[in-house]
Amino acid sequence: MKRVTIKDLSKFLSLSTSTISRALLNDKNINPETQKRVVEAAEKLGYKPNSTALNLKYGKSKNIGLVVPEMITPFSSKVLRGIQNVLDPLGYRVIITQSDENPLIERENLKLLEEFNVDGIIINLCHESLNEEVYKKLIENDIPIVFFDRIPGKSLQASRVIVDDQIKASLVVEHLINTGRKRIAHIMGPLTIRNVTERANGYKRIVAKYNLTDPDLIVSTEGMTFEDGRKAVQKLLDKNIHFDSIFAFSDTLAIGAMNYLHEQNIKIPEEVAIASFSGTELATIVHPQLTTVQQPLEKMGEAAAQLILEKIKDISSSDQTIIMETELIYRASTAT
Amino acid sequence: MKRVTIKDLSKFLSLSTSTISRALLNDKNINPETQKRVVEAAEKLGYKPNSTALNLKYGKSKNIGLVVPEMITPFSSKVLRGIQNVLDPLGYRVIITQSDENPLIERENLKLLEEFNVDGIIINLCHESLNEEVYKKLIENDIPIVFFDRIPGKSLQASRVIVDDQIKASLVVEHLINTGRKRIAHIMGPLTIRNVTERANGYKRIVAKYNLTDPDLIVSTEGMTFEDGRKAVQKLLDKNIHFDSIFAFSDTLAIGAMNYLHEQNIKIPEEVAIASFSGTELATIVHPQLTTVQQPLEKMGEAAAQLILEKIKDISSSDQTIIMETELIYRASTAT
DNA sequence: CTGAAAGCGCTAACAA
DNA sequence: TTGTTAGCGCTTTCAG
Repeated sequence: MKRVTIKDLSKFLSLSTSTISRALLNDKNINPETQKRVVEAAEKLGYKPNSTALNLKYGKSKNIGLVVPEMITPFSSKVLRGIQNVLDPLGYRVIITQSDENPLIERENLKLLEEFNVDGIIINLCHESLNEEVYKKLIENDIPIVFFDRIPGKSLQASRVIVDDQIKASLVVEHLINTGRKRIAHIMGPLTIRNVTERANGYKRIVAKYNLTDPDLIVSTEGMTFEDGRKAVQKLLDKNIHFDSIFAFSDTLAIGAMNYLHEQNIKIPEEVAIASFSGTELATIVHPQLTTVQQPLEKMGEAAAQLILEKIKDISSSDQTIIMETELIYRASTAT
Repeated sequence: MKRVTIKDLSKFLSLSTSTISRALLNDKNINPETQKRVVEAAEKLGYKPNSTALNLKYGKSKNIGLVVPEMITPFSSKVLRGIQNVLDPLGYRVIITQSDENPLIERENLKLLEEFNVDGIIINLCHESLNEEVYKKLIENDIPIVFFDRIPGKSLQASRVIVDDQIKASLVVEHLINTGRKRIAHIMGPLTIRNVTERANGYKRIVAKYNLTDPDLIVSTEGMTFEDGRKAVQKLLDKNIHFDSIFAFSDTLAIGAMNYLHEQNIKIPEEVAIASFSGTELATIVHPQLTTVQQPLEKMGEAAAQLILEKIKDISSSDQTIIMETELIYRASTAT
């Protein structure tokens, strides 16, 4: 069964294709009678507009690319949901690619998306600076690009969606202190990720304020996996560095750490309290449930989609940075 | 900066567009000299083929739709990875939609994908039968559709990718018995999902074989969330039904159950062993780690992609059902 | 109010 | 070996 086109309708009704088109588009220059006939015939024959033809006509692909570091945690899927909330009703398709935290794959993905003629790209970086020229070239080629969560350095001209990393990291650490913790370790991610520094700064500010600073308590990880979180606490333990609580950069790192603590029969939160940043479902499926900074992921996706739409409409519209509010959720992992 | 087209190249080199086209396509009827000039000019001016034009030309959208129940667990993203392994190099784009385990949303997604002119659809159902006519209509309209994991009833003519559900469910239960468990509970998902029955049958077969049958030990859940898993054990406990182990339909259900057991201070695996089916990373991030049947998710995605490609190439090619091998992974949750 | 024709970018007969 | 032309499905001037 071949697809029904406007031409088929035109033959069927002995009308020109332009009349059919006008009828279907609710053009004013059309006899209501004719319009009705066309619409009915379209319905009857099962006519569906061919979006490809339209895209060619208007020089758009109506594809938006999304690049994320991973989809193992629900983080990206939540953001995707937000993006689709905005973009689906407008007829945009979202093409998803995963970079696996690997800048080389990210680069490939970007290339792929460019070949796919996407009208814009929404991206969560896996490395702050390594592909900077690639982003620049994209922007030069008038392909709008919006960064969210893990963004590039300030020199890059583009819109961004982020959260109040530093402030909320401070609050988490302050919360740990308020519950009586004095030796607060920080598991930070790799330094090639921007927020890592932001959240670490929040941490440092507060421990300094309370005179609890100890550089030994900060462990940087190689990557962002559960395994990296494990290794981080293991390192602390192996080095015999005493700590009574942990603030981890992400849920993933925190959970990896928790698992190692469990295996060592270290009680959470009695012996070691633990808190993190992200706020995905993951925080609620471990035991004890994880205190974490909840990011409005779906809203972030919506905001990013909105920003990309603005850029698509007018490529020279000014860049915006949207900072979203997060919420600190207290759970059993830091209970007293 | 406007996109460079074949026309621009033709003007630039004073050649016809067809010559340009031929050069770019490595046609045999072309002077190597000319070819070289064209390729160089294309490079220099930054020519990129316009896929939309090609799609229109060939009557394809080169879009494949993917419909999954959720992306909270890594299940679907793993499958997606497999699909993309096959489809990306061929220039296909994958459009992802989530049905949230809601047949109505699934229906909307399908409608959306049809409007998007996808060349084919790969789908993991959220309800065995509710949207059957929709799938049928899609097939009638010559839109190839491949089902994986949760498939529809046999009456539907389409290719499928599944796993050896019943056999492996049996093995899990047998494993529990071998480790000395006698009161094995089964948390099954909603009966509207096909594999639920399959895995339950595997369970029933084995408990019957060992004379351990007790209908009270089977709990069906309303949905597939962590919460549903929680509620299931809670029900058993509230009813004072004694059990020393659990076989859960999925990792999600199992983890929900684990959490409730933890809260009730019931030791895993000492008091209650627990095993499940799925084999995502989720099984390894809880404590104790979960014994589970690992499905070759990436491979399943690849297989599904392959099947859809066959159908795209030849819509009348015969339907296939691929049954993939799974692997039972023993972990601490069922240790003795 | 309706029709004819051009054009979006590209390929593929058909001519030359 | 290269050029001319038609056409994929649709919208949109421009005529009528």
